[in-house]
Amino acid sequence: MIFKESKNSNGVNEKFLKPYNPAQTEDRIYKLWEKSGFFNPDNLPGDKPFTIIMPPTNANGSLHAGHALVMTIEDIMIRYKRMRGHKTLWLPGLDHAGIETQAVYEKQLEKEGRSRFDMSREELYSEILNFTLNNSKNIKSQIKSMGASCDWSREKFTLDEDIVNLVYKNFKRLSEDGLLYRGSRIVSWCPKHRTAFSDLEILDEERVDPFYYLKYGPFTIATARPETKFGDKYVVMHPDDKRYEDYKHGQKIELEWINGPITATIIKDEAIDMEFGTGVMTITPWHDTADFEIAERHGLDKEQIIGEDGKLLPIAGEFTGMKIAEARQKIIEKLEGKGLVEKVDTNYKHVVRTCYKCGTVIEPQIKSQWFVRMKPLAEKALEKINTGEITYLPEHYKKITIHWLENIIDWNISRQIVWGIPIPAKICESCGEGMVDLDNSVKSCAKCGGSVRQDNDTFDTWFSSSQWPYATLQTLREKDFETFYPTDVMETAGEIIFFWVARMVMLGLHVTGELPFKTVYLHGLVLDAKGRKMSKSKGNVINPLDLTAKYGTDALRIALVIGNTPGTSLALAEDRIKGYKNFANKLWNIARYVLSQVDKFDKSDKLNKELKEEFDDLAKDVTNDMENFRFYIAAEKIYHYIWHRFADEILEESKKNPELPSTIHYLLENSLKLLHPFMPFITEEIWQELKHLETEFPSALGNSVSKSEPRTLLMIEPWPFDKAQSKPAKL
RNA sequence: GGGCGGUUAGCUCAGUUGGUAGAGCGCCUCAUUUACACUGAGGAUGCCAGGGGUUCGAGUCCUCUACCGCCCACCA
Repeated sequence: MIFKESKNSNGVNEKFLKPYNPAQTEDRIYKLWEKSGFFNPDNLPGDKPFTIIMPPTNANGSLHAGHALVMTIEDIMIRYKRMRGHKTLWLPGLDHAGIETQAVYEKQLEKEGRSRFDMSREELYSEILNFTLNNSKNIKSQIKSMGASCDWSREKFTLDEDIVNLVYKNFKRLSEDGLLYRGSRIVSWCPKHRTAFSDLEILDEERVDPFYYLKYGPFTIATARPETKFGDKYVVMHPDDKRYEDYKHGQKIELEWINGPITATIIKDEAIDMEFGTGVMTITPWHDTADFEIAERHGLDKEQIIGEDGKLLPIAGEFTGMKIAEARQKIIEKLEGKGLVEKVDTNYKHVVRTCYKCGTVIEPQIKSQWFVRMKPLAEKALEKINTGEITYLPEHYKKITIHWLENIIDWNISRQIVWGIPIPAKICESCGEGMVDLDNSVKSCAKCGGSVRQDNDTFDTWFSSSQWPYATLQTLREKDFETFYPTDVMETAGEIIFFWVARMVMLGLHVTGELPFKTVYLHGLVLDAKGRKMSKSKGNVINPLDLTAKYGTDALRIALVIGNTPGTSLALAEDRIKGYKNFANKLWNIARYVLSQVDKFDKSDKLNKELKEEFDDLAKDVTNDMENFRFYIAAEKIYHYIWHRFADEILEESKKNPELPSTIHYLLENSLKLLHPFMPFITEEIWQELKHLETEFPSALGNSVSKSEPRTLLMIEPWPFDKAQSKPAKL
């Protein structure tokens, strides 16, 4: 009724007389899709599954440009495959994102003048949980606003009880398989966050610092870190160094040092570079990886000098409790007073390791942590990758992955933060032995019989997300794992190839015996219009939701895809999005024109053979691109056809040639289908109008309407070219 | 030190297996309410970083060089 009333004399809906208005369309259309139930594969016909597990979203902020790209690319694949008749599952998820979220929340606490170190574990955990769940509502509606056709009925959260239990089960399994150990080793410790990190979470930063040449008995040692030198009672040199051949390994010497006389032991070790500095160094095994290894080789004592809060311990005497920067200065002053500073090189360039979250200088510490033995896992993965069982897009990521796997080191999965999955283990209070304990049954140490305490650490967030493809499917409906695993495509940011993708491959392979996915599609960064990385400090962050409000979601989506090859970063210029907004409007007016021609449609539904064949060639070509993940070129071809062939030439020709109206109706319908994965909202909106048209003017449209199968949603219309049958789909 | 990329029109980038260069934006000229001015018609612009090689033919394959970028690595 409303429909009829809103028509003008040509039978065209009034809304087509105005420019396309995304704001009045998108929300309504999304609800229509959601209500239809076709996001859920259980409601789709066909039996060939196609699965993408969505990278679980960090719920600690707002949707950013990178998310927009993920949602767009994955939705394109899913919509395309759905139209091709696959039982498509796109599984959405939420990530607690351990340290990421805790760091965001700690910043908020800082603003409020609070600190996590004044809170109980329970308090902090429940506050962050609230924060996460609140944010997740926003993120979810923002994902929907991008048009994502994922199955919300299968949404999972990394802290869901069943997920946690499954992660626990596999933690135990790794232990049983000999792939897990608790080791007292040097870890990368951030004194600000007071947690250890994996090697991937550390950044190298080049700095210029003073380099001190200090008199150490008969030697001169060079160091940038005098504050660690209190415990240095070993002086190390290369066994072949002629300059020091009079000194023997194990020989003791007396010398005056920072806080008085000490006894030092000579150590000969080949790790020393004779060319560097003076060829002599003292070692601090507790706070330096290389020194730790030397100490291990010779069975030397290890003493802690710096506390977990980054302040000096009582071993430092009068400097106890000082922060490193302050202590460094004071120690040098004292040594100068004693005449022990030989010279200072003020222009010493070296690499400092910093925390990737806060930039604080990493203070290596010896800590007892859980490590996953990576070599055996990597070897299995390498076999599969080398035989080409995973396709990488772009291809060179395969080489990068292989190189990383070949040089892999063990993975520290313990984090000293509250926000995460608690590690189900007991620690012996006397010998430090760690024991996996899922059901709280370990009451005493298996090794020494000593009493045990709960491990207070949590898992590295990537330990659970690396299990995500099978963890989600194994905890959903009964047949989901069987039906949808291995998944088809893993699409995510190239940046997290090691953090996430490579680890998913290794764990998936080990736990399920199968690769978790067949194809890895890695996208690049979304940069600002000038090609710079977006960052809050530069103030050049583009909020995708501002863009969709201004130009429409479809315009942003296609702007993110055209010209965006896998792995390459994309400069997001507003002018381009504006151009695609114009395209949306163009399509809108094409529809308006075609709809106005309805009374000229030929009942016999005879199509112009050449134009139909031309379109079928395009459909074939586009299909080929879609199958090969060349969305950037498929989209461009459709764009070009619709605007510069269909509108500029064919529609103009149809004004002169009375035989063409039926053909333009056919071409519009099928163009909408090809464009739908890229610009779902406007194409569905026009489709809905065409559907009305058919019920209104069935005679004009001849036999193209089947009463038994009324058209409903473009989203589930068959794709115009069906490769399986090697011929274009029937009208 | 090791690894991986990039260098194509003013700008941002395409260019599938080798067949005498493409898109968008921008620019210039014209049209003026046409389904669409969120428009249409037409136009200009490239020693495809440089050298060498393979080939009937190279932006595309091989090799060297230059510059730019990214990742990995415990020189005190």
